[in-house]
This record gives sequence, C-alpha cells and structure tokens, in this order.
Amino acid sequence: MPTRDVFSVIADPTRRQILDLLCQREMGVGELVETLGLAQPNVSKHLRTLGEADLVHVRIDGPRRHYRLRPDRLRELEEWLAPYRRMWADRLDALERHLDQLDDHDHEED
Amino acid sequence: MPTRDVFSVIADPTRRQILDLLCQREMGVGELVETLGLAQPNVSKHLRTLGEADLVHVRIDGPRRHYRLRPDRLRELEEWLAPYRRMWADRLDALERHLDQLDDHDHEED
DNA sequence: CCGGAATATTCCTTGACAGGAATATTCCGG
DNA sequence: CCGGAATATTCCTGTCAAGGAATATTCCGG
Repeated sequence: MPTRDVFSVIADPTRRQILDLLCQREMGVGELVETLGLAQPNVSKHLRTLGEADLVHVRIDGPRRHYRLRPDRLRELEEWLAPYRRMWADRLDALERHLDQLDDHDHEED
Repeated sequence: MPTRDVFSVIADPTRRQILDLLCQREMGVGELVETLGLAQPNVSKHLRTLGEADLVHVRIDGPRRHYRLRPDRLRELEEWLAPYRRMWADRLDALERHLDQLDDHDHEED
C-alpha cells in the first residue's frame, strides 16, 4: 500500500507534467530530464515521490531505469469526484450560476 | 477567474471534508465548525481558500454567511483525469499488474 | 449609539516540501 | 578489479501553508 496521499502528490505541477508524459509511453530518467529541462536529481526525487504513491513503476534495464505509469491509484481521485460529477451532469451548474447571479445582485460579495 | 490552483487547494484533507459536507447542502460557518470540530478561525481560513479557487460561493444572510458548493471548477480535475481514465477502461490495469508482476519476478525492485 | 453574536483577519510558530549543489550508489565493459 | 555512465541520496536553504491564539470587523436588536 502506498505511503503517500495521491491528492497531495498530484498537487505539484511538475509531477503532473511527468504523469502526462508517462501517459504516452514508458520513459527513462534521462529522457524525462531532457524533456522537462530540470536537473536530474530533482527529477529522480519527483519519481521517488510518485513511486511512493504507487503512481509509477520502475523497470530496471541495466544501469537505466524506465518508469511506467500505473494509473490504478488515480481511481481514488475518480471516486472522490463522482458525487460532484452528478452535480453538473444535469446542467445544474447553469442553475448554480443563475442563483449566484441573483445573490450577487442583492449584495456585492465573494 | 480564480487566483488559486484547484489541485493544491483540494490537496488538503480538511478542505476535501468541507467540500464533501457542502455537497449535500449549503451550510453556515457555525455548522461547519461544529461538524468539523475545528476552531472557527481555521474554518474561515479554509473557506477563504476554497473561495479563492472558486469552489464555494457565499450567501450573506444578516450577520451569517452561508457557503454553497460551486462544482464548476472541479471539471478541471475531471478533464485532467480523462486521458488516464481511458487507461483502465479496457481492463488495461489488469495487464499492467501482470507486467508489473513479471518485472518484480525478474528483480526485486520498486 | 451600544453590546453581543457571527465571522473574518492578523500574528506567530512550526513543519513540509521544492530546488540547487555535492556526493554516493549501481551497473556495465574492459 | 577499475572507470565511467546512469541514477539515487543527502545536505542545505528559502518558501509556503496549517493551526493556535488574539484581535478586528460586521451586523442586528434594543
């Protein structure tokens, strides 16, 4: 089981970028360093963090390590999102906006 | 437009809890304080943060403020998640796990 | 206009984390 | 066994955010 919370792990933009890259294909650290334009130690640290959240898996190939996306834990996000998704499914958001507008008209706020 | 990133805002467990509560119905600050068991100033600060991300809307009712969920910005999360959702849609995760198992068998790692 | 209730803001301290630089580790070829 | 390439780990520092305590604001009733 992961030792790190998925929500806080994906809160970092760099980490999301890494995940987006791995979404296409598995990549080595060097590739990621080159693509991201970051220093290698930092990339490695982010990869470690992602691993601690079980979001990536390492494939060892000689001295190199290839990182592969492991999308499973993202279901946690999906599940958390589920109740909210229903709220905009039936165009409830339009109603929301309408109500907000009424409120805003009564008194300037927010 | 919001002045705060949705991802980092929902990274906080307390904030997610607040959103979960507001998912049912709109609530006043006092209600939230009582339900969450936190100090009032902290609840207010979290509500401010949520507001800065456009995740809640305030309805002013005399000296009280009622907070209502505004699920619209959560679509950002939904959209980011879309490419990954496809990856487990076709039971690709099972294949994933199988590959992981093979790798783990070759060399103990991760 | 005053007092009190509801809520917001500020100040402070502490802990977590990102990034940079330097160093350690692991692996292969020779 | 040695050197170099690929990657990981550690140390350091600055920044940011959460929580607690104290204080300020806003609103209503009288």
